[in-house]
Amino acid sequence: MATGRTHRPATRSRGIPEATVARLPLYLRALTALSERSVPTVSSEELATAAGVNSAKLRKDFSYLGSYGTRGVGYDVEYLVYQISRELGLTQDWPVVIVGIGNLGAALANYGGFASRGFRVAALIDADPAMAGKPVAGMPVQHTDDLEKIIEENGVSIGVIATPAGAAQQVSERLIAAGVTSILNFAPTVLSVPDGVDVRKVDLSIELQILAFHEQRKAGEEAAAAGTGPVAEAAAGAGTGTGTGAAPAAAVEPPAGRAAAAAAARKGGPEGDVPAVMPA
Amino acid sequence: MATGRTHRPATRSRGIPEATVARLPLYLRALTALSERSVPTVSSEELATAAGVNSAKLRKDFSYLGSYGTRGVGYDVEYLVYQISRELGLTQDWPVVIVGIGNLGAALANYGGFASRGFRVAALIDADPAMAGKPVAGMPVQHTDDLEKIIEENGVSIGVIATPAGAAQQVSERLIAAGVTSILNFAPTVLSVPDGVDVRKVDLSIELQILAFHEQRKAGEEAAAAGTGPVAEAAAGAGTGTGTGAAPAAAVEPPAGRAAAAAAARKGGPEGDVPAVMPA
DNA sequence: CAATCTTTGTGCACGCGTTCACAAAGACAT
DNA sequence: ATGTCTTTGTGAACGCGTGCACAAAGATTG
Repeated sequence: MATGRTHRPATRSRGIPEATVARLPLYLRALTALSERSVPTVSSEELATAAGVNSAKLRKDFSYLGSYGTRGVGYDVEYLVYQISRELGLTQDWPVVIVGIGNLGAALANYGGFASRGFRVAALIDADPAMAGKPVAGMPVQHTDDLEKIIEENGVSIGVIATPAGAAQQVSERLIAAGVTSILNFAPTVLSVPDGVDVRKVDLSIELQILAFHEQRKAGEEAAAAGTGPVAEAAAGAGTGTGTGAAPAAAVEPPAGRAAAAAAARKGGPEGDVPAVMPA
Repeated sequence: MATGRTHRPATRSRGIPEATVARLPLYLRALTALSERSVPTVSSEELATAAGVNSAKLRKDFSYLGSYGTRGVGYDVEYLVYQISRELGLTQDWPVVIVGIGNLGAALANYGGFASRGFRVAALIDADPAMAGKPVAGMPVQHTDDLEKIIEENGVSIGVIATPAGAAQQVSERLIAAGVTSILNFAPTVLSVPDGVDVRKVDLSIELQILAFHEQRKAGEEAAAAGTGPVAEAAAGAGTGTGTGAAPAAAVEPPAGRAAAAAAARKGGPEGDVPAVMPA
């Protein structure tokens, strides 16, 4: 899950739990696929499988929206697509601006998944004067100076920040001052925003780090299950302060990246008394 | 939150709660910033603010790792950076492959946040023969035919999928068969993978949809607070089945009605066959 | 029309995650 | 050395989310 909630104390928005809201787009995607195959109805079981969730959870989620199913039959695909779209607010047009047209910003500008969901890229904005006027995704990049004007003229309420981390806070402040009340933040920074503004963040590096954690754990378990070898011994020796935590870390040693991994493992050796130098 | 967990029933990985693991990278980022400013120690309060979380939560998170703080003083920045890095497995080298070098894949390849966290892009892979050999981020794109060979030779255990939705499942199967056990999926599809394989997904469109939901809600509340106008009237009139849910949603609903709205929802192009550019 | 079968909608219990609040621990001043 | 002050680490309570299991509802069949 590349998503990260931010602020908003999971406040149950008018009865619909946050967790349910987060799954609605998932259901919608599965339903749209069914709709395209002209499937008239689905059971909660089928749809749940397609969306990758539990069927009981799905039924409970739908129960928050109302009773749109027919017992003994299932759900009408078209009708459900409509209901969820309406609930999510996708039956209206949402103009968005993308600020920071680097590699990622350009990729977002070219992304087809926005338009198909009611989102319209109203403008691309970048601080680099050299970018101004250059076409990206068939649309001229505009300069940051005009940010406020663009927001107001297009009635933009959703902004996407794809700038470097250093610029993100300032950009968010300008966006908010100009009227934006929802921000999707790709910059690796915590944005501080006033109440009433929603921020969701996507941090690619964080997702990878979470995967690395589990990967390391898996490797550690494998090593442990493989019986006692020199590796396991080393792990046991290192485990002093952290208790359970120490073992997997030392036992990781993947069959890959031999030299590099060995060097890394060596540096992390004895519990805690290492310079602890971490590149940013 | 662009992330979505997948599978893995929130199994508390060796004592450390999933929720805590997901926040460790956040703390690490904040700590790294402090480290660069040569700040020697931080209190839980300061660090929590920098990471955008509650200080009690932060302390509890750290308590799962061990007792690394000093009462009355706080935490030693360098030492904590090291401990968290070690816990996350970032003290070793993680070779990753990126499959699908469209706009997003290229953006990921150029993304600096990987290398700085112990992740090394070992190869870029694309199915388009025309892409083969073309340099992206100073690295030649390789053809899908060599996928298995690349995975094995580099000991890759983490794969990033940035292909169109239609290709994602097949790509994941090949990655897994070749030895990959963790996947970061940017394609807008539910991947079905065997036990023991971790999948995390990032769906840009889903994030925007969640923002739209809250945005709509805010607009609805405003309208309601603004007193009764033609809008509020229409909302009241349209509110039939959803109960409380109907009001805000109906306020933005076009006069079109059921058929048109359903058609609009349908318009979203074929789910899977995105222009081979950017999944989501 | 009655019996059967399918599938929804939900009451309930359980577990994870969050937050509060405070005692224990250590630094620092006197 | 003693006292004060700061900040950690955590026990306990609470709330949200999940999953089970089943009654109710409706379709379908004879």
